Amino acid sequence: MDLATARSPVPAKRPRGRPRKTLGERDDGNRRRALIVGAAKLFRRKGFAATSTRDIAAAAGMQSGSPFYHFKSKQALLYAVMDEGMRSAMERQGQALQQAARETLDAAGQLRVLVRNHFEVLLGAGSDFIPVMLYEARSITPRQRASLAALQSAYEAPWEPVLQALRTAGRLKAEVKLARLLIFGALNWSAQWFDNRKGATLDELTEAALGLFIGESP
Amino acid sequence: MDLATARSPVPAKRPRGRPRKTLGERDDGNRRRALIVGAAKLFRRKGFAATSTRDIAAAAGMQSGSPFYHFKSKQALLYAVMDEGMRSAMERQGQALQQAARETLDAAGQLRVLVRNHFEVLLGAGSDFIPVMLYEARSITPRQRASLAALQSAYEAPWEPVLQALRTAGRLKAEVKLARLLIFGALNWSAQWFDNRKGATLDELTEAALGLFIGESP
DNA sequence: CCTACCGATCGGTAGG
DNA sequence: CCTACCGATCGGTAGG
Repeated sequence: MDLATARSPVPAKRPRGRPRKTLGERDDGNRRRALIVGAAKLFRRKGFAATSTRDIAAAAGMQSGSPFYHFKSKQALLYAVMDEGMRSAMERQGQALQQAARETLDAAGQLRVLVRNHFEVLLGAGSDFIPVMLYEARSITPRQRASLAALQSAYEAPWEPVLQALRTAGRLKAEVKLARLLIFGALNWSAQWFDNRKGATLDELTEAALGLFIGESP
Repeated sequence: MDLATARSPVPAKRPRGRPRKTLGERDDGNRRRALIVGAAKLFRRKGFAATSTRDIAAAAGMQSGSPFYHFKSKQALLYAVMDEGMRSAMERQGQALQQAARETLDAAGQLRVLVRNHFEVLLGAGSDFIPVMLYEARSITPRQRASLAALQSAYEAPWEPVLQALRTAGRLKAEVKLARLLIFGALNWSAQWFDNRKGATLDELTEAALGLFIGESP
């Protein structure tokens, strides 16, 4: 019989660790979320391999072993960042497309919406998730990579008919498949050089891209 | 007086370590070069932080401490890879431009030469150097980064008048500065998805890019 | 260039 | 979630 049992007449079932806030507001989710957000920022700035789990713990105000209470490995944390990033990007894109549908835009207008939203996802405030997903893909397992590839396909799916329509209309002067790869390259690379504090705005960037790809001027 | 001195009547001056090949052919340069080539391959596949100096030593057939005979640090080795990559790319580009000058191409033809050469540098056989330079920039010091930025500026310089001419001629429908950034993005990103063993050839890629950027068909 | 080694750091775990 | 810890690995060095 140990001390705890001896002192307490209450049967058992007392939760371990720090007590939970009794009224909803699950602190649990907040802590897990803090790890994901902190990890995303660090992974983006220093890269996955150069970021220690101790760095991540500190960013979330935890001790060095604590991230492993929420994630079974450093890699699982990376995957969580990427997965959340992709789901959030798809959510945003879905809403942008719904808005566009109400305005019955032509193909060029639809491409503008897609490009603008992609820049937002990539370069907007607090968006480290997608850059991490784009630049740290080699650090996850093939299985994880396959899962994310499925999400990416779903994300890119709405672009296909738009590019196809522009190609048919003679506005896009390159094979659709290669054009899509080159276009995403042009957009994704902006995460390397874009600086929020100086230079062009996202609107200007969008217009430059539309001009470059399909000769569309605002 | 130690054993070596006691045994040898020869004054001193005997070189340490493995004897050099007496007739030119400095083995030295070969070993150093083997380290650079092996490091480039590993840095590209696994990333700088995830590559150990032991991996690199093994790739060059050396023991774990030996890379530090040739380079003072792992970071110095990374910088050597990047620096050599940039110089080689500039050399290639210079020759491509000389060839183009003999043919008196128009601006579109000059852009084709530049794009084609860039794909070659990026995706051609044994070209790990430039991808490493593009994707591992955060792992070098600010001073090293500044040196490489100067080389990059020199590399990009010949593109400027070509793009400017196309802009003036109404072939390029985006501001030159942003267009350049977007174009390099489209090209550079190909290092992420291009597969030599399947899909398009570098020629097809070049034509797709020319079509996309300035509506030029072969 | 090899041998032998060092101090530091890292991902992860047991137990509470 | 913290405390205390472990085994492995890593960049780098002294001396030859």
